Amino acid sequence: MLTIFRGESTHKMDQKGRVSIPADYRRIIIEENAKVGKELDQNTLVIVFGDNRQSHLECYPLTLSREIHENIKSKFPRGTPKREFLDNFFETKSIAVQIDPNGRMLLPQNVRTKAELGANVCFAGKGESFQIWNPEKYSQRQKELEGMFRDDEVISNPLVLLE
Amino acid sequence: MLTIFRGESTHKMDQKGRVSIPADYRRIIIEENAKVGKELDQNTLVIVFGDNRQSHLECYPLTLSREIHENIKSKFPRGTPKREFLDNFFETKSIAVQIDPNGRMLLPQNVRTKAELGANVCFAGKGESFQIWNPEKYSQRQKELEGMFRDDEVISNPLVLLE
DNA sequence: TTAAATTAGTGGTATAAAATGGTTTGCATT
DNA sequence: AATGCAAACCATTTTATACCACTAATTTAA
Repeated sequence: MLTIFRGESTHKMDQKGRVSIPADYRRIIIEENAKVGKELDQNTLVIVFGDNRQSHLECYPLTLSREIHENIKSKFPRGTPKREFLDNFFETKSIAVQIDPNGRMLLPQNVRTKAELGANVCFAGKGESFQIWNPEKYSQRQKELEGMFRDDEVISNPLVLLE
Repeated sequence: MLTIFRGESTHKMDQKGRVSIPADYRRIIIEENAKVGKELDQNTLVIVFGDNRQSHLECYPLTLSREIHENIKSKFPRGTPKREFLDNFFETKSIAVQIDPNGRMLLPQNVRTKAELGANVCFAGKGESFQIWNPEKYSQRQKELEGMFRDDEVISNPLVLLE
């Protein structure tokens, strides 16, 4: 099975911070988690809200979050600046949340505030992870992305970038 | 399993020095301690307050505190300067505290004074350990961390640091 | 190709757990 | 006996989780 997060969609978030996770994302998360976790962790996903350079949430299954964690531990000794920076970004500025029986997750207040989320949120599949955005911020970001590589060359099809 | 301390939160500390430990941290501590300790030690955590170069508390389950201890013993013979320094930092300047039935711990006066803790304290998950901060000091530190690696290169996503 | 069944998304309420404040008890030390 | 502190106990508020219900869309089966 291709465990690739795809597509974009908009969901409601209620006043308590509950949001439905797109059903196909849920399936991927659970399938990925089965590779690594215990029974208890099957419904877990990790959300990195990061620092002020990012205005969206980055969401991972446990496999990828663990890969990042192991990477940090093995490459940067405790106490070094990069280690502290990365631990802070990926661990302090993150949370683990559960998928509830209805397929929703609960975003805590501080995370909602940080990502400026209101009644509607956008999901965007990014292959091995997916993102959650404030709708306006998401449109802005899309415009930025569309503007990229315009000047380098005339791109009629982005596949040329793969050459 | 997800024995990774994540996230940041603020808790109240009362006049006696009692602080609730975030529930997910408690679960991790107890699970980790089960790997090594006796029944009696299950609710124990180690708090390193260190010397005056650090203004926060570093908190470990018994597994990590033991790992650090073994490391010091095996690498540095008794009587050497490094051994004395490390013993002092990690053992003299530390305490072991218990998690009470309500999920709180009691921070002794000298530790509170050392870390400049008042009515509110910040918790910050750091993967294999977590930290406790005076809120103002914590904000300062966050600013420092966010400023790091800005100049090295344009980092839109800290994941590039893992390359 | 229509009717029934399932799944996805959403809203509300009830329950359990977490955080915290206060009081009391026990045990040392003076 | 009086003091200081830590441990245990109890109560309240807040927050997270579980549970149930409804609608719309999609799939399955007759």
